[in-house]
Amino acid sequence: MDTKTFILGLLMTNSMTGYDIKKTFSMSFSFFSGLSYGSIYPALKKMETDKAITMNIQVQENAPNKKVYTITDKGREIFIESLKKPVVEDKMRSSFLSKLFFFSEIGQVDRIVLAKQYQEIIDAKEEDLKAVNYAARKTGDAFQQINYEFGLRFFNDLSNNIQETIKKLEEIDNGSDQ
Amino acid sequence: MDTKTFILGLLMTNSMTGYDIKKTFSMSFSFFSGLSYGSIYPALKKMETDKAITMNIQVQENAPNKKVYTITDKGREIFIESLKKPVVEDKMRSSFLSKLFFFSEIGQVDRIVLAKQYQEIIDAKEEDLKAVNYAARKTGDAFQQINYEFGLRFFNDLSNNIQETIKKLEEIDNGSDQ
DNA sequence: ACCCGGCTATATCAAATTGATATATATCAT
DNA sequence: ATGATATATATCAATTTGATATAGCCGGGT
Repeated sequence: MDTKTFILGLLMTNSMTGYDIKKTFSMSFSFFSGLSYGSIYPALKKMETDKAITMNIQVQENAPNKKVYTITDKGREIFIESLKKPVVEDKMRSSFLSKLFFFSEIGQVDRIVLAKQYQEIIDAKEEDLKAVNYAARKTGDAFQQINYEFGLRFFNDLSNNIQETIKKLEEIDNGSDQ
Repeated sequence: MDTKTFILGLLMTNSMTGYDIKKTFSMSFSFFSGLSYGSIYPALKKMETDKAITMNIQVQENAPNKKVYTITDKGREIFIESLKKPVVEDKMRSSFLSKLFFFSEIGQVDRIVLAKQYQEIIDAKEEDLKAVNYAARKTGDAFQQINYEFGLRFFNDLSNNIQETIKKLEEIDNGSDQ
């Protein structure tokens, strides 16, 4: 799913600013997607030109003015069409797995340090996910709940997987060190 | 791990062409990383200028000439330093999970179709991984074996996770359809 | 014998994306 | 009063993707 479709999805239920969209991404979606301002603002501009969304400025006294974006009927149609398009492969880029592939090049101590760093990162992300869901559960969307439960199992499995990997790394003798 | 480090890692054990590197990525690493020609060739050029690698042309009669890249001592140092740098968060972009989040917007039939598409994609990737490992097992690198076993568990867990999700999707009544 | 698709091998390019940075104000804790 | 964090916009160099171009080889089907 591309940037524009994702943003339209968010606007289906609430009008939002670019800032709101970024915040939503860093919180709820960080485990399966991610967007930065450099892609959000251009996408909003493009979609406004294409009449998929409209913008109105909300003047604020003690903060910068907001540009609130609202989805149009045309935008809703585009979103539904995009949502029905076939699922494509996940794209994933794992710093740890890339390193693991070349672990014969470093010593055992460094290997264990890196593996434990990865475990900490994963455990922290799992906690983040739980915290966000606890705050957002009141929306009561059944599919977002299923999505959350998918995420929980995902991180739980991943954590076990790393533990298993660390065990294997500890078993390997310190023979080929430099 | 960035593009250049990854390429250096591959060159640690074998001299390779850009084409070889791309092939290795689409096969062995596709599940946790990925590179395209548009990033491989510029990276090779840059690293040659920086004396991290050297290039020599291998003339071929019945195929285009090869540009074979070999890592230098400086390149090896750079690689080891990069490898020891801290692990950073995985970046992942899941088409299916993004869609799932908005499943209230489409009917049950479409939802199940998309979920089953995802399951097929994951199962196919698992088979690919098994096939590649079967072909590559002879290198005998213990850490690449651990990496492979991580991948196997990863896909197995993911497949179960999707099955569980499909079950939940089937249980949800067709109430909110359009 | 002939054609088509796929493989080997290079390379480039528009478009998208990242990650950093800039600007400006407010609030809150130390 | 200083520094950190939050609100809110936006841009930019550098990187990356995904597609396309070029060009000859090989193997399978008809």
